[in-house]
Amino acid sequence: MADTHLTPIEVGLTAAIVAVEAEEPAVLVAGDARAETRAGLPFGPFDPLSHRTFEIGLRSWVQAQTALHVGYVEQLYTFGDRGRHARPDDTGAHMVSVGYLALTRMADNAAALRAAAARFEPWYRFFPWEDWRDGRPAILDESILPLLEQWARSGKDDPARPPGRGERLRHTFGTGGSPWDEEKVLDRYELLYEAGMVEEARRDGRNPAVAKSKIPPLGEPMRFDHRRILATAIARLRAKLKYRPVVFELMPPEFTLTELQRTVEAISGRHLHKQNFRRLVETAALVEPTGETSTATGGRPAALFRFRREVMQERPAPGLRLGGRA
Amino acid sequence: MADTHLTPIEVGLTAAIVAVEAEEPAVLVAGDARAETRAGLPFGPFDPLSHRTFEIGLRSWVQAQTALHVGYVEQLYTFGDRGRHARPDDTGAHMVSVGYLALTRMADNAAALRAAAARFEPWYRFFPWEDWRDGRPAILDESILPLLEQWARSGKDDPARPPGRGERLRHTFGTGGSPWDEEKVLDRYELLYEAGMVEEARRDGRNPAVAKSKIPPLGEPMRFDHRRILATAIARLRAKLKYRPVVFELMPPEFTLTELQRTVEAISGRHLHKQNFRRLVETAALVEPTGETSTATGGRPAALFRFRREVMQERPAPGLRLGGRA
DNA sequence: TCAAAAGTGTTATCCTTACACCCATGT
DNA sequence: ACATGGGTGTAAGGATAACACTTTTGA
Repeated sequence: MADTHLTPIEVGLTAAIVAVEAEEPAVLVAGDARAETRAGLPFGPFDPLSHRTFEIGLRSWVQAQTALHVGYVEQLYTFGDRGRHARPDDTGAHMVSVGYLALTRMADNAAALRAAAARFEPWYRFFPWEDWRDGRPAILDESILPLLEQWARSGKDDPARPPGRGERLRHTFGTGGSPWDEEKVLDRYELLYEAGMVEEARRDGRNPAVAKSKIPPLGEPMRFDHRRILATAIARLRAKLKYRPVVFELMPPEFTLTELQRTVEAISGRHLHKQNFRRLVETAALVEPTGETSTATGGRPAALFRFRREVMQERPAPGLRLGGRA
Repeated sequence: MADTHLTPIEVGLTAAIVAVEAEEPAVLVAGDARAETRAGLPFGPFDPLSHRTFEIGLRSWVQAQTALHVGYVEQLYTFGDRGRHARPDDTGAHMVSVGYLALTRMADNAAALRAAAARFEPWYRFFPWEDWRDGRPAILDESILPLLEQWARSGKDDPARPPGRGERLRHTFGTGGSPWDEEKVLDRYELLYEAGMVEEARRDGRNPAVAKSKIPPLGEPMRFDHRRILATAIARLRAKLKYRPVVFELMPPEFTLTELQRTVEAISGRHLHKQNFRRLVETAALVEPTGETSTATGGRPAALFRFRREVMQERPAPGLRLGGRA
């Protein structure tokens, strides 16, 4: 219970830097688009000698490497798994990675990115089953669920499964009458990982329940466990949206209510009811009209709004509590 | 953006191991009761060579050192701050600590603890202002708020304060008409730390706005940043209670509804409305009657209940959504 | 018979959801 | 004039919050 000797380990900070542009949420990935290498999240070492806290360290290397201006930053989770970063026979250096979510505005930094070997990639490339804006994604019924149901059945006679694969499937993917919960992004990814159905799992030496050749690629894979970190980031952002005014970190200073709604929809991956959304924003007094209108949308000109920073000081939890289906 | 060399750091796992007994939530602390040393949370090194994941590592040293059986385990936050663990002039080894919340039943392990140099300590000793079960704690109006208001005023003319000290005070401590939010345990502790009003802050070299001699001890201090980790644990547990059936990890297999209510009240630190609490538990179908009754309470015998494990598989988010004042 | 705790029934209110119609502009 | 998106009012239903009284035991 005391000051035992501790094993030295390397600590890296891995960031999911998110922006929304043209109704597409995107995440900054390192590496050339054309290279055959897997996409990976940007990461940097944490050096306690130069930086007092993780967050300062993170901001520092993000700034240095990408010239990006990030606003909101939040710690997600710390991953220490072996076997997620490396093959079973690997005995190399051990690494702990602290995952972070950071929000930015793409327009701010279009130029900055050209220098760095980094680009914004729509996040639904990595999680196609998470985008329900145009209805239920086809990949669910065509590939994912049939395979997962097979996996659930194949574990049927193993008595050592605690909660039951079928039940987990119901909750995470909303089968059997359960509702789809857009916040369970991480749970869904982890289930796919456990079932050996994402490339990362097979790379880590996990065997799927069905023949590998029968498994189509389920979203683009990423390096190391970066897709897991991204899943954590999306889940956290989707949840946070509902009780903190974080969307505005992703919006330009002035915007129409429809633009705001589209951004929220882009993040949460589902449709929102227009009237209810507007009332929500209005009664929460999250925004105020600038007096200007925008004619850029083609139709009746839309009133422009800006975020009311004061709400942060007025109400305890100002967010967009998008209800059942808002 | 790539495989830069990483600085080696030591990684420790620090656990807030919580149990509730006799309507008092308590946390396991290391060190002798009589010793003059500050209480500290148990912690152990993370050795990636022996343990594949943090959680496995944590369970392993907790088991080895305390013979305690912990059920639920959850990662809280990873702290990398220098200056929170050490004095400004310290240049020793750098440590990152991953904080964990673990739940256990005290009765399970009364004996186990005698061997280990550890004991359960009521958590409200460290946070007396968090216990509202007998009404608003006197320490708030007698000590904390007058001092904090002075601190807020003293920063008035400093234009470089982003959200305004007065506003933060309102939200965290519910002054000026704002409601008290029992989940903001960490925010309150951090505010006290920033104001230099807890011993840990002064130990770290932070100067309070008022004369040190005028500040009474505000709760018992802990070693390092362990009180901050405990605040994180309490906050997380209070929040989780509302959407996951975690209370039952702290209850004996059979219990009366009043015992369940008292446990929830002990954790959330406030009173609950009896009828509404009962209806909540009932309509959520979280428990089922065993058929037995307990006459131990002195009065009409109470029916005994047990947790219905099945709910975990039936409903997506089974918790005790204790509303405004339930 | 009295104290002490268990247990129940009902109503007012608010918040959430759903629905359908009118308005201002560019082409 | 018409297509396109912007903008509003209202009613039904469910969940929440507040209320006070009866029941069963031990002393």
